[in-house]
Amino acid sequence: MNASAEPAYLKIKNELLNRIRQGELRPGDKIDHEEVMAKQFSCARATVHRAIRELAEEGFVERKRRAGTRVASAGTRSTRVTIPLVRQEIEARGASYRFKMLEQIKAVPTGMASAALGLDPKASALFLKSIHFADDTPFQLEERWINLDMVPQAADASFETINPNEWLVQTSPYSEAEHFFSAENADKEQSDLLGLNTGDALFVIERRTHLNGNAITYARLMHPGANYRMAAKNFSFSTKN
Amino acid sequence: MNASAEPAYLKIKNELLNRIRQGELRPGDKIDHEEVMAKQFSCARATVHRAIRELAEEGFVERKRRAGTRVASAGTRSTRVTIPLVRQEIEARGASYRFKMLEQIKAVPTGMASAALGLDPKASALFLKSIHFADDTPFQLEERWINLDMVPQAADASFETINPNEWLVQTSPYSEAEHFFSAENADKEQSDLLGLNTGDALFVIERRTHLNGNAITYARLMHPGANYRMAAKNFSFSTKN
DNA sequence: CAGTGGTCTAGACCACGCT
DNA sequence: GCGTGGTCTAGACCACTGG
Repeated sequence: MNASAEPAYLKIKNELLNRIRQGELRPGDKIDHEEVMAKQFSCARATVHRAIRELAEEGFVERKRRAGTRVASAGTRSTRVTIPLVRQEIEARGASYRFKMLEQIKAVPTGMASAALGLDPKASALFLKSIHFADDTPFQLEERWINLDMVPQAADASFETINPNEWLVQTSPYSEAEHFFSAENADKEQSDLLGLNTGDALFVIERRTHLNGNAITYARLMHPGANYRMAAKNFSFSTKN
Repeated sequence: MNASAEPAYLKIKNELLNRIRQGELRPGDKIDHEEVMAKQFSCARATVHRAIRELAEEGFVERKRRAGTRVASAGTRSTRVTIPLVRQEIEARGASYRFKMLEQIKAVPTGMASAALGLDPKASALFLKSIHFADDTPFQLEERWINLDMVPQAADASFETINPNEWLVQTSPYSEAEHFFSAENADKEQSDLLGLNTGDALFVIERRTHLNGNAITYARLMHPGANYRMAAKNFSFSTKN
């Protein structure tokens, strides 16, 4: 808690954050240039730069070359979420992990999956359905499409001992990932597999990965809503990290 | 797409990312020290530092002083999500925003709210219930507790023209925010207010903010699952930002 | 075209925490 | 203790873009 223990770039960051929060700096206001602030805080421009860059990454300010830095429209908070591997998540709860493949076929994707993969409408891909257990209680139902153009080895892969996600992580690099979170009501099949009642809320994570613009995989990870909660902590200031 | 246009720190980052993804560097492996890598890449240590720092922030590697930098256990992806203000979210959809206060009373919090606020079990707080509309269609049901010890002005505030969240953002700074995402089935009251059927899936965002260890507010933001989807994009490499 | 942010260098000192 | 990462400086050049 020693004041001098706090790095200079955090002091600057917090100082600006306070001014923004207390309304001294309002959305749309321009803040001082890096060079000016460096003089104000008696430090190097690089130090100021880091402070403001982090504020920009966190959505508090918007930067444009030549135009300067402005306070972003209020209230847009961004936070970091971690999407863990099922196995790790289950083992972290002190349960034993087990999974079971339910389906593994080549098929032509339809609807959401088709759109997500962005393949030729007639092209087929690998479809995998599996369920993940925590101590023999269903924890996650996984439906996954894999683009065989990008990952041809998947066609002959066996998912006896390693689950599709972990196999994919080890096999195929990706350049871009998208995640979507949503809530749905379980249909008959989903609820049967997850040991729920039809209509029970599901917490759904969708993941889509690409490599250089080509889809690698699209997955839907469905969890019983009753025992799933995704957490995100965000220290806005006065802390490291 | 010009290769030379890519900053050096990103080249280093992507190079390491590729090695990790292709299994050349496996979880637990130690990677070269900053100084060594600076020589390998013929650049300053600060440049290497930035590359590795970002990898650490994104969860790909773990750093410890003296012990060095190691590849994190595979697959732990972290991504940034933005939690927008309701009003902005609704207006971004091209709809007009309107909200209505349903309840505004001083009461003793119970259950989750009590735990979240961490107040004296007998202490009362301000409870607010409101609903937010997109073009007269219910979009979000909000239940919020405000700690009056920290924000005494809330007791006399009127939420006729400004909604509780926006009022709070303008009024009270905070140092720490936590968010939780989950899926629940709507009960009778919730479904009536949101224009749904009982049992329909809700996408719930819980937000808790603190200032120096003292709770400011705890809010539950409930959305009809059928038309709510929270998105997170994450460019792992080969892109800026 | 000129001002702003974005990146980079070649040093330096310090704090932490393995060994 | 000592090696590692964490931070910082005082410069520099460049890229973008708004005026």
